[in-house]
Amino acid sequence: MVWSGLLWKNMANSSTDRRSRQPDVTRDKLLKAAFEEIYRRGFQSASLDTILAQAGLTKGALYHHFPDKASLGYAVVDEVVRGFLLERWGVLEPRTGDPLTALQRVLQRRAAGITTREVELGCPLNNLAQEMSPLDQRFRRAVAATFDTWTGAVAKDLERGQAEGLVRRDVDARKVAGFIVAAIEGSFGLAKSARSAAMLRSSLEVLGSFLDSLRPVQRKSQKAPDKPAPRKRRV
Amino acid sequence: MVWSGLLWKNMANSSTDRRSRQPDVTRDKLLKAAFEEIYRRGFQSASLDTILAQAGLTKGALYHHFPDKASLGYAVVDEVVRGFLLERWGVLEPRTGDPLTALQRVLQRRAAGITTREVELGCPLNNLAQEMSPLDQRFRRAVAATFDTWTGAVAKDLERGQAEGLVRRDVDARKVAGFIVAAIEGSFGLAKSARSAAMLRSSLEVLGSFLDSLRPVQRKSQKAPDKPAPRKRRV
DNA sequence: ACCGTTACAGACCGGATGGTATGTATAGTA
DNA sequence: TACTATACATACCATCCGGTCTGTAACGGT
Repeated sequence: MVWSGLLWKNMANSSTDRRSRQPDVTRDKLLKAAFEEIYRRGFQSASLDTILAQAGLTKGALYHHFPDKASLGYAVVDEVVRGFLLERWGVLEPRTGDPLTALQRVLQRRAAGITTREVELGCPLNNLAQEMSPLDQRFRRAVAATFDTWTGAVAKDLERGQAEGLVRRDVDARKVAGFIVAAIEGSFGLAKSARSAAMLRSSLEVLGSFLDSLRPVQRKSQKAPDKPAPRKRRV
Repeated sequence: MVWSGLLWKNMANSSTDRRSRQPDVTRDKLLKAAFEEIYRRGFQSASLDTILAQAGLTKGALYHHFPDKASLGYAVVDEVVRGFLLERWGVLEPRTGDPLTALQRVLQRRAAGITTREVELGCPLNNLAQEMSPLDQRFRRAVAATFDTWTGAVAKDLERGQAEGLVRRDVDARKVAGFIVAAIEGSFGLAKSARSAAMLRSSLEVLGSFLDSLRPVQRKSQKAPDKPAPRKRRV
């Protein structure tokens, strides 16, 4: 049986098929496998041989797509971890309505959907931040850029909330945004050390109550706002 | 010139003196050098040769005092990092008076005394927690035990504050204590990634204002407490 | 059909690393 | 003083790891 090249090009052939070559698919395999290994062992201890074995590829493929191990790591941050994180924390979602309530919903959603794997391995971005920041400037910048995107989005939300009277105006939105992200990452970090999903949930819960403290105070002799009064939640 | 063994035993001889042997001093040198190298590069990437070179010792000394690299790491956590951290965060200090104000003072003291090195390298305990928790159970337990000591002390403070009417009684002291420590570590982590002492200070500042929100609410028609009313601080 | 380029496979290499084996001087003890 | 255990120093080893080099089959253009 003879297959024309044109037909092959349009086929979504299986990964076990060695007869055709798809550079972008190969690259994706490398990135996925590298992310896994880095997530598990850290970047420095991540073994290229392990990555290649899991990807079903060899050194030739790796060093065709990336000049060295570090560049593979940068690509993992930019093309895998970044999207992973921003998606998971709702940064990419449309932002409307009460930002504090929206943030609390995201926290609750994440607290509810925590996996054992996530508790044990922590946040992949934070892992890389702590390991690589002092050792590699490009790594640090790539990681910090993602954190900036995240905190920037939260800050924007808070500022919008302030403009709409949903957030106290006497708070510095950017400082608070940085604190919120720091508290989230810290909560994951402590929970990872304790190997406790319960600790993670309780910390995120306290963070949620902190968000309530950012709501405007109810003035006595004043018209009630369109939003219901902030419920006092047990911290 | 002849020295008696007794005299030698009671002398604090200099580190350059090779004629006498002091096992505990040697062990301390190993621990100090190991802490430095681990703090800079992480445990897995810490080189024993580098540690020994900095300590002015050799493999023989190392493997006489420790069975393997991992055990050296455990000892560093238990005998160096733990004390370092508990001292730096005032866990070992006598605990009296208003716990929230005391905590805020510690935060301010740490925020004011931050060094460039600390911003770049972060918290040594948190570094080890993030790197080693998934890889080595003994490491994880040693680190988690120190975090527990810390959060436990904070929780005790908060509970005492609650008993004395200085802290709101509707908060879960242990959950809040965990959150506080998590927020501190997260703040150091984010600042390390951003390489920004300013970010660290602002995050700790927001944390300080969060502590204010834990103070009891002032009832209108009631006698004022002996402590001054909580000042509303700009978050 | 031919040919240059692309996309890998696979063998190989130098260096670094954790760990071991052995040697040796010192300290304690009888 | 003689002996034994301690406290190291030094040379050495096996392994792993990042990276290179070469070979080769598939693809695209002419």
